[in-house]
Amino acid sequence: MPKRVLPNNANKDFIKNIFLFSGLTDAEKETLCADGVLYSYLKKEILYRQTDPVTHFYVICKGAVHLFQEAADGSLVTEHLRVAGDTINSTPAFLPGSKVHHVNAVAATDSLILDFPISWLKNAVQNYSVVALNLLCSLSQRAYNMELEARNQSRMSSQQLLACFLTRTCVIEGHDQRGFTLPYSKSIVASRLRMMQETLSRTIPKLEECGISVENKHVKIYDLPKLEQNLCSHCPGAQKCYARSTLQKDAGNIKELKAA
Amino acid sequence: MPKRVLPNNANKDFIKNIFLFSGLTDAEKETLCADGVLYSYLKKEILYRQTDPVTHFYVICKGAVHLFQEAADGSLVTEHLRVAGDTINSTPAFLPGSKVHHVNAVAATDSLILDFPISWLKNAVQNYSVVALNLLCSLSQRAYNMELEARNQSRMSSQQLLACFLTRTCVIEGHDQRGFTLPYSKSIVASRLRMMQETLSRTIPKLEECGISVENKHVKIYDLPKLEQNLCSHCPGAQKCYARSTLQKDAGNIKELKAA
DNA sequence: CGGCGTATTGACGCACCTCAAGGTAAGTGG
DNA sequence: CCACTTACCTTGAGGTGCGTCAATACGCCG
Repeated sequence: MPKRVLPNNANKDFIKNIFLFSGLTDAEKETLCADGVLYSYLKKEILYRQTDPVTHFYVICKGAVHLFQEAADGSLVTEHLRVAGDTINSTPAFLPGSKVHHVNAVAATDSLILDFPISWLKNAVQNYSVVALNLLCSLSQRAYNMELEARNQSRMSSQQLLACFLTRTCVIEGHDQRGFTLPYSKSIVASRLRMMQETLSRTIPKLEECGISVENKHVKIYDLPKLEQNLCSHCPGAQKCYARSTLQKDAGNIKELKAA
Repeated sequence: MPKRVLPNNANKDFIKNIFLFSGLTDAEKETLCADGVLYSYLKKEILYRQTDPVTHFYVICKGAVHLFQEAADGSLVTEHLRVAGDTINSTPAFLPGSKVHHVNAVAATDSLILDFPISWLKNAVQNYSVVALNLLCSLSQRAYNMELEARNQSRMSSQQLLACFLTRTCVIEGHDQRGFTLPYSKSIVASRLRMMQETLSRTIPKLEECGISVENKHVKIYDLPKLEQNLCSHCPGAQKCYARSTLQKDAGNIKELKAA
């Protein structure tokens, strides 16, 4: 079971920096957080299960959460990998009708998560228009990323998908590109990228062409020019140019790496 | 150029029934709509182009709009097909930074579209918390559909994708399942389903197995039990069950067809 | 050590993409 | 009304990336 974490100076900063609250005064933040409880989840601990009723809204302060569907035969399909700063259950909160989880949520790494009752979110949105705008902003961002992802999914090779995933992970989670440890198992990565584990295994050696090396869970991004170039090639025929255009965002990530 | 349509009794109903406004009084709706202008777009008329700055927020009252990316080599990739009731540009309105369209928007059929200045939306959300909730609801719905779509995309065969698309189109656009005319060109459909036109052509005859016939643009959904059965099979191996679970929504559409 | 979950490797097949060549429908100008 | 153009769609032959199935190897813990 997750352990409740008492507020202290160290974790108070998490609350102050939650994007949803940006633009509020510290006093307002504290009022809003009165209904929130901070929990520490160990890796593999369950937030909720598929078909459970939706009861909470979560803000990930540290760590990562794996959202996935489980089929009758036991096969798993990743829906999202949410990381620090992301929210969970912001969308079901606003949908009409029976609110039941359609995915499982499990801590992918040891995590610090702020839990609110699900009704809290709707109230916060109604009472603070800044919160409404912030939430709309993060949902818009998420929608944009999903569109990009959908395009990449259908136009890019497994190499490119993996290369993009690794560079994005490196940027988002603030790792050092010269060498960092991937916090997820390879099966999660494969599922996240909608490819088979076997395909992922076979893809990893090919990443050397892109200037990325992966050994066990240790990732090195050692040749950015090569990476940049390979992300935009390897697309057969007419799709080449298309893929390039969708890669603008990923190119942005590469730039971030360069700047660092 | 789109023609401005003057408010009259016929199109006043469109404004009253906009989902974004549900929960408001008629007077409030009219106040909000003061900044809106109703336009009639002919098929193929352009709402905006890729890389244009974002200037307007749109509500589709009638018809459909095709959102697509155009690559340097001229190849097109569909991002969305929005239909009556949908909004356009609700997400860019809340994103920070330079606001530039990353897709083209073109009327896919003759359409009636309500245009607002882009700043209008943010104001409406700030001034009316009901509008904020409504918008969050429709964005949540859209996010849910995109997740579903992403799953289907990677797990379903082209037959299933096409069958799902046709049944959904039939339901969403309120056609008669016994026979209706698809309002889109086949190239749009193919692009929407992220498959090649050739693949779509070859897939159409196979739809007879699912109880659907397509000739030119005329679609008949004539065997619902067969359809239901075929949507859940044809998935190789372990993915079978997975696909079934994602098909709940489509199964819902089939039920709607049955009820009609 | 043995058991278990995770990861790799190989052989094989198929669905879909690619390239290329008609074919059909709709609009245009004489 | 008929030639002509253009856009859209269909059909064929061939290639390939990735899924499938199955066997093996690795790392971890009791």
